[in-house]
Amino acid sequence: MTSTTAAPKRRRDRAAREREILEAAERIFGERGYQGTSMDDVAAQVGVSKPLIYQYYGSKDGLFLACLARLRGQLLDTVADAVMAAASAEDALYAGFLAWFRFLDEHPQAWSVLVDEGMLSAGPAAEATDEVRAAFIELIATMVRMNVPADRAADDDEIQIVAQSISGATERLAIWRTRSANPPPPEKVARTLQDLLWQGLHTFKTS
Amino acid sequence: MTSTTAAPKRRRDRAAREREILEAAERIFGERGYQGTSMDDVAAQVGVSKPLIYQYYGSKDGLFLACLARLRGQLLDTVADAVMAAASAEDALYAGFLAWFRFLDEHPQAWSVLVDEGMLSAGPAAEATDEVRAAFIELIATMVRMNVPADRAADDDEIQIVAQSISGATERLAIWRTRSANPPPPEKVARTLQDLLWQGLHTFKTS
DNA sequence: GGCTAGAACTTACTCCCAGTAAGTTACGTC
DNA sequence: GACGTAACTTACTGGGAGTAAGTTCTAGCC
Repeated sequence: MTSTTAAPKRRRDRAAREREILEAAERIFGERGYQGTSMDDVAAQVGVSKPLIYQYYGSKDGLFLACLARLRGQLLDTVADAVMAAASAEDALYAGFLAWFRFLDEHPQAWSVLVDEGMLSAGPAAEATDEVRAAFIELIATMVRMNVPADRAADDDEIQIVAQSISGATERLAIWRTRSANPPPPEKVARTLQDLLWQGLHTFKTS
Repeated sequence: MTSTTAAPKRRRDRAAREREILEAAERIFGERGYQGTSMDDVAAQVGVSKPLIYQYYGSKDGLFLACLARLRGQLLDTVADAVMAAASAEDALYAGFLAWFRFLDEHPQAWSVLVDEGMLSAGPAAEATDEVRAAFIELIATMVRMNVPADRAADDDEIQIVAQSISGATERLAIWRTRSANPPPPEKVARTLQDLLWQGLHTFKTS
């Protein structure tokens, strides 16, 4: 009786199924958060049984991390491109922020997943998460080094402090914007943030 | 057979029991995180049955929030005191940061609980969490207004952006420091952060 | 076409933990 | 001593993560 209309849900090869599962998971995690999503939900959405997902992704954390890694990769690429394309160091700062906030505006469900990473502060998943974040910090640190005048040899601690600060600031701003009724546009946020930081980076103390 | 040594675990009045439960919960949440802690664990630690905790705190989130609120209150008071005691606006910024990082050094398990708040991004607990955070943002916003020159009427969006940025930066720095093998001392972090932000706040763009 | 190997997939569980209903015991008060 | 109530417990339900063991489709060979 599955003859007439509905696609009979044939078997598919592993790669295709994995992709299908990943897309469903991204959507559902994005809508309901990590806690609010059960593996049965995802399985039902894909039209597949739960153990299959376990076979492919190992655990709920594994599935979530797969979503996370993909989205974070996209975001990182977007921001890195914008930074690299900028003409000056000052412009790179603004362009990076702008790309960040625009991406999150355009992929709201992606951001929900990314924010939920706090969920994984315990467990083996935390390491993988930190790796991806470290890539961001590194990008920011590179920008910071571009901004700090050459005659001033900032020590590594200071670079780290600044990079961590910027990472934290952009993350919280992103969260704030999604929760805000009518948040200021990406351009304004990027501009304000750049104004706040540029002077400090530029005229970094020479003690 | 409970006669000789062990205290027979008499009944206690509600207030005392609540305090006892809260202290145990803070410790265990701090050690194992939200996910890693079960209500049975807490109950066993206190030497009491699980339903009693439910009677007093309503839910696991409720218990966690009670820990959170208390710790956050302490932290907020500490920072606010330092800010208010400062002689100048510039000094207030540094003093506030310093108080923040010092408190977290001195109460490491407290910070584990505070960081885990990300855990509560879903559910009714999120609102209560946001309220406490809002108090911080408000404190920072006040400081920001102190720092922005009077002739420059910064609009509310800009104040918010700056306050959110600072809040995010300090939170991420705190997380980074706890995970770092040998993090720079509070004084250095506070100093660097102040250097980064002071110029930007001070010479805020006049467009 | 028929046969077979292995990949894709499912049924039917277990265990753990948040949360609860209903009952029991200690303690202050008259 | 008896009564009322607050402190507390036993013994459960429900739901979701994770799994053992089995079943069906399909590609590739003869």
